[in-house]
Amino acid sequence: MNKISTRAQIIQHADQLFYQQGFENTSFADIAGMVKISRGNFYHHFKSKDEILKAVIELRLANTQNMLDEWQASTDNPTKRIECFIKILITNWSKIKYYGCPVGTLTSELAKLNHSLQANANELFSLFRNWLAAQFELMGQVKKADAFAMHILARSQGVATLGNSFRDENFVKQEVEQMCVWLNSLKKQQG
Amino acid sequence: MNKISTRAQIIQHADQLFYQQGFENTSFADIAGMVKISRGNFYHHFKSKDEILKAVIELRLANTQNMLDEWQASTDNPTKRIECFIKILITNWSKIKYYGCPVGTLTSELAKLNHSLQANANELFSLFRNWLAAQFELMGQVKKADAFAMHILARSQGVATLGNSFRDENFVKQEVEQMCVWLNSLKKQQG
DNA sequence: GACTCATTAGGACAATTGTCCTAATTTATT
DNA sequence: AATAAATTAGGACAATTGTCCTAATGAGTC
Repeated sequence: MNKISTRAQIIQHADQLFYQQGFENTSFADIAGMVKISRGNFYHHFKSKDEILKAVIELRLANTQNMLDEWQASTDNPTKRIECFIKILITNWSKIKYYGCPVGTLTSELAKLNHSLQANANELFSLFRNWLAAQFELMGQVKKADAFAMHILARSQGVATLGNSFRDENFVKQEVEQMCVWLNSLKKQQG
Repeated sequence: MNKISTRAQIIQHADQLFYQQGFENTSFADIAGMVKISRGNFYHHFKSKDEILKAVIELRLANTQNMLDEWQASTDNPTKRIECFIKILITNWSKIKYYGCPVGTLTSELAKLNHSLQANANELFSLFRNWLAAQFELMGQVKKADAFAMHILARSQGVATLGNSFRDENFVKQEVEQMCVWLNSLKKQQG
């Protein structure tokens, strides 16, 4: 049987809804409506809404890790790998346009809620951060690797937020281009 | 009498609460508790929660404009003016650390709510954008003025988001320093 | 076919939400 | 002091929230 388990379906749809509507603004009723189960059935799979969020974050962590692994396998060139990261702004533009960055908007929301799972959500950022830093190290930028990783992460984040607000694809493309220029200028600097 | 009107108090406290807890997550009860009035009293001053949000955005627009005017008056040097903007990340760090950027987090939240006041909130970004562009023009960067304005806006935004997530003041300071370096390199380029 | 366990539906529950109404009180005007 | 207007408190209202309980249904095993 290829049927996806109810639990997996809940997580999947919650993931989507948390991204599109925000965590606090998504109710059990919303998720139940998507999965097409009764509201009472939830508590057989999850003890609380926070547990669903926890599972959603874990799903995102796994999906992110998979994406990073794919980029890792796609080429031996660390510069090209980092370009893969930068270009998700364009790849995922149709969603970012309306809902922003899934990582940044979640961590920001949880910060305001002072939610107990803030640290879990931040792990999503750390995953990118550490992977990017590893690539910069491979580029020979050992000392500045982490600072460069944070730099690229921050710029991408800002472009996602502004892109979302102004819904301006050209702006996103320009900034992506500039980030790639900056990245490649590093390569030349150190031969 | 120096007593602030109830209406003004509501707006003031709502402004603060919307920033610290988010708009959706702030209830009438929360605001009423701060202003110390009964919940029923609200509807004499505002017809709905959205009207409060509208007033809060207007307050923020006015406050932002005042800040820009002060920067404008503080020096004739457009580069130094832009530095004032960049450095609010440090000036307001104690708040950004916990609640992020008041503009970016609001526009992101309203985008997810698909709220009717999205455009009003975006005006806050536009205020900065246009002011920054005007400064870049004064620096002689007429053609790239708007793109540079968006660039600085985006980088600041990203630094605020990442700074908020990782609560890392040194990272913020470094990025601010780099933005200033970038800014001053522009000046030299064109004499 | 009988039995066990997992899954599900449906609804109860108290708390909270934004909204609205009415009556009391304060303030201002004459 | 008398009157009108602005402001306030308190609570009603239906709807929705996350949580939890119980009974029915399902599937799989012996």
